[in-house]
Amino acid sequence: MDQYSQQLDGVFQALADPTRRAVLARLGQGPASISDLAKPFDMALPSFMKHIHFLEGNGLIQTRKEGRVRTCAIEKKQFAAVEAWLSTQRALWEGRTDRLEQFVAKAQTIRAQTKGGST
Amino acid sequence: MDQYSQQLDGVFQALADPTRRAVLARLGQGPASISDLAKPFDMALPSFMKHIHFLEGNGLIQTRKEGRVRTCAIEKKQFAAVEAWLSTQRALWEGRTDRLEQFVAKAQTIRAQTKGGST
DNA sequence: CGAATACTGATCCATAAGGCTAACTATCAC
DNA sequence: GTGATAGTTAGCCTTATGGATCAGTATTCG
Repeated sequence: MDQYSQQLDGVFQALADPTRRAVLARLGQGPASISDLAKPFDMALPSFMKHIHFLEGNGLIQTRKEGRVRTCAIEKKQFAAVEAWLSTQRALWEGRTDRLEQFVAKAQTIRAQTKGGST
Repeated sequence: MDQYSQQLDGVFQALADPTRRAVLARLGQGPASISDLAKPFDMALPSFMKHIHFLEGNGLIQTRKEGRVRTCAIEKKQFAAVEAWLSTQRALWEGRTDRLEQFVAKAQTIRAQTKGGST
């Protein structure tokens, strides 16, 4: 499953923006509406919405609309992907390269080449 | 220190590319030369070098040149920044919002607005 | 010295990212 | 039903990214 790599692409890129990290930090304390979330940022709403979409598209948050208000909540599962990657990395340089972890490392190398490839 | 946020920007972005993650995975198993690292990738060397520069520029790897060979090695310190961010995030949604952690969360929100601001 | 090796530098190019404005749709509150 | 509120859609613009090529420099080998 090559999706794992693309999933990481998305998650890491989502985290590579301060606005998005701030949103996650805020949502970590509980759900909030779009305009509520947007308030602290000096940014037009549509611009801000792009960040929300990006976060949702990459599974970092969930949203649902009730009436005219869309409420956002953090989605913790994707964070696990980051931790998993970190663990694998740690395992590598800590010499704990048991069969499984070595396989993952190799798979990552191979996948990276394959990426621009087909379909 | 607003640098923390920019540091995270860089680190996360470095990790948001499969080529770069694969390089890190490989370097996790020990140092290697540029052309050695580049071999698995179907990519021109100068293109590959950009990834190396990016990784080095963001502190994920270190390099030194001996003769005509540049050797790359992983630089573990930056990974700690990722783990720190993850912990803070975890702390937030786990309700363990002691004063320090809440401060960090708030600071992140504020910093995000400030970012495009001055200079 | 001359040739091969191992990068490096300088462009160039197409696409994606992140921001904006303007206009539009759907609630909700009178 | 009018008006405010809360999002949304649809462009447009500028810069950053990830790739390529082509030529250049510095070592090392014979």
